Amino acid sequence: MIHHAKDRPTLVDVAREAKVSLKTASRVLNDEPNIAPATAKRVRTAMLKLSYRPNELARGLKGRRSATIGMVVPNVADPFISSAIKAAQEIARQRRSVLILASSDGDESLEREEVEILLSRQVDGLIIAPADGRHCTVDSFIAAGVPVVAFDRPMQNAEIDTITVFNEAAAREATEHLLSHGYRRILTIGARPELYTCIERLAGYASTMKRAKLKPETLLVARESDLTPELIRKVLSGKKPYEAVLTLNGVITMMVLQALREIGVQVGTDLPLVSFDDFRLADVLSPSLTVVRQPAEELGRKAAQLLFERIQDSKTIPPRKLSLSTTFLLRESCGCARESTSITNLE
Amino acid sequence: MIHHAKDRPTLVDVAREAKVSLKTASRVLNDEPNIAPATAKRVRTAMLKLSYRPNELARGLKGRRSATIGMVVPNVADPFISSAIKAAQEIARQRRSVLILASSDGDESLEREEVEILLSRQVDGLIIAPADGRHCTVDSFIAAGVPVVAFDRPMQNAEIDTITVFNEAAAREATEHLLSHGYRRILTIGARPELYTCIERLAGYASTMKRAKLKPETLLVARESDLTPELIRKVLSGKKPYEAVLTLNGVITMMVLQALREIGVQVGTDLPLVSFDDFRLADVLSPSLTVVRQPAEELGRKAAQLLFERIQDSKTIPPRKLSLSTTFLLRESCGCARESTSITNLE
DNA sequence: ATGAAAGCGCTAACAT
DNA sequence: ATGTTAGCGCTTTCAT
Repeated sequence: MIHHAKDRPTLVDVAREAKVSLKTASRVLNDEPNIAPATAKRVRTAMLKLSYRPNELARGLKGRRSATIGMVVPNVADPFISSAIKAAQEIARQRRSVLILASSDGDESLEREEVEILLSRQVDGLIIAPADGRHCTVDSFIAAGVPVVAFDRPMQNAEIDTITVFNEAAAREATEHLLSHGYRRILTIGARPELYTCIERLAGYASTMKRAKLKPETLLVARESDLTPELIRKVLSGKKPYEAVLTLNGVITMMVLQALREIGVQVGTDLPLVSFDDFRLADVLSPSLTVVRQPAEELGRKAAQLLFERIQDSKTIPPRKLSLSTTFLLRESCGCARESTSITNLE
Repeated sequence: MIHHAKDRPTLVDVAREAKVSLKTASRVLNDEPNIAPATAKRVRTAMLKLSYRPNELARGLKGRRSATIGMVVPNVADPFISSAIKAAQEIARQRRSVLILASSDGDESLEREEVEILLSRQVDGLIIAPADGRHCTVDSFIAAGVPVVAFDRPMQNAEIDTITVFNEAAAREATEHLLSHGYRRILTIGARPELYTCIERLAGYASTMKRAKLKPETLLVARESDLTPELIRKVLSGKKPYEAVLTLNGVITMMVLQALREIGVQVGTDLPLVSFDDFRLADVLSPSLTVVRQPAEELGRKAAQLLFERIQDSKTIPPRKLSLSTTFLLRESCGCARESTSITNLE
């Protein structure tokens, strides 16, 4: 089954139509110098007339660049991720490249596979949000000298550009705010404690608590799905009740909110809460949710920008580690009265 | 700046290593028949030894298939869309293809551009969620004989596979439910009335109202952003107050919810509401939101499946028009008491 | 300023 | 069962 109509005009057809050589046509196509304006015009006219479209596969084959970048993420449908994808795609477009999207589904071996596939597609570069991050899954890219940028989480043992948010500072800020309300027994709920983001956020929380001479208390589960309503009920109904909760990501927030409703605990009044990750309905909830917003789009944009810089200028620059600030969206669930304010952490 | 290390082994290297001809190596690579098991094994060993990876660009160039599909959507970050992308990507992976993701940003001319770019990448097929849908933007694909499937909205004047949801039935079901509560003055709020989805949903609402001998009443704006709190306040504070509201998409729901809160109208009690599109926090809101859920993932999966069928078997099948059922998620905002139930419309 | 010829890495006839 | 010979559509030496 041949789909690509064989009759699509090639550069040879254009050259013939314009009565020039193949190379001249190629020169015009690539805006190379040293071409007579009149000739260039003839070629362009021919291109238009034949409605010529260069075959990018053929261009890529010749070695230079495929004008393609790859992006591997754990979950395409995650709002944080999809916002980043959107931004990265826009940058790619500006740079006249296309974006091949792949999903690791949070699985490291799948991630490895996708990475290999992308490499065999000759992508010019790769943006990766590591499924795990404790092992390097991009050795083949590094070996091939194709740029990679890690995004949201760093990748161990890889000398690559990395862009994250200030997770620790964000957790510190959230914790400090909760402390400023006078809460002492603050519980932090997290999942997948091996993950970089979890570790960092936990560290920000714990150090802040210790500085206030308070005991950090955490509920950590292996996977988000382990966070059953029963478990939450059990933990929250200990003898000394917690005075506030900090949830370490959006999925957890969802599950906690769900569980709290089931057991009849009113968020904000009965139990103040601050969440990592913003939601579309977060400020329509009652109480509205005080959250740490991550700059998803900017993260994606920046990742793509770093990548393209690296693609143009491979060796010269040493690996860069960038972090972006989160935004603390002060709403009601932390115990504050309704009146929207937002504070950006400045680290 | 050459990135693709020129020293990546090629099939020629593999052939040499295995002491066979290029073609034999190619045969093994493609699992073609008529090859001695011993030879095949030698070749595979050589591949492993050299850690050979086929160059997909070169394979694609030769004409057959690029093992690439394209997907053009209005907004990558839209939860409905990103869920569909996720599913489509998974199917592509199963079919050993990759997914190039492009965004039209809701703009028809940008959509045309992206479509052209994809064609020049020799994609084997295209999934498109038309930005507008009133004009065909995929003529070049049709001319080239490359399969296209329209997704979420049909594309005018294009004889292509199309997959949508039962918009009209969904709106009818929502309206009927509102009527069953005894509400008579039901306002429907929509945007971009030229869009297929809006037209269909409006039709479902209007016909249901008429069948009940009631007057359909609508607030329709050109773009979602025109839906200011002032406008909503003005419309809702007419002399004869509305008894319920139906919002025609998620963005509108957000804006209405926001506006309602600003003007102090309590959703559900003061003003019952049913929304198109589900939200992550919809059932944690109080009242929780009764919504029409669209099967986003299934839509994406089905679109990809249709596309791959078409890729394998281009001409034989006539264009197919598929629709999937929505799910009416009965929660509280319609005026129902809390007790989760869900009903699927069966059309 | 323009052109001829040689591939990029692979698959596809057509041998043998 | 295996090999030889041509290209795919483009870019790139190296001429002129």
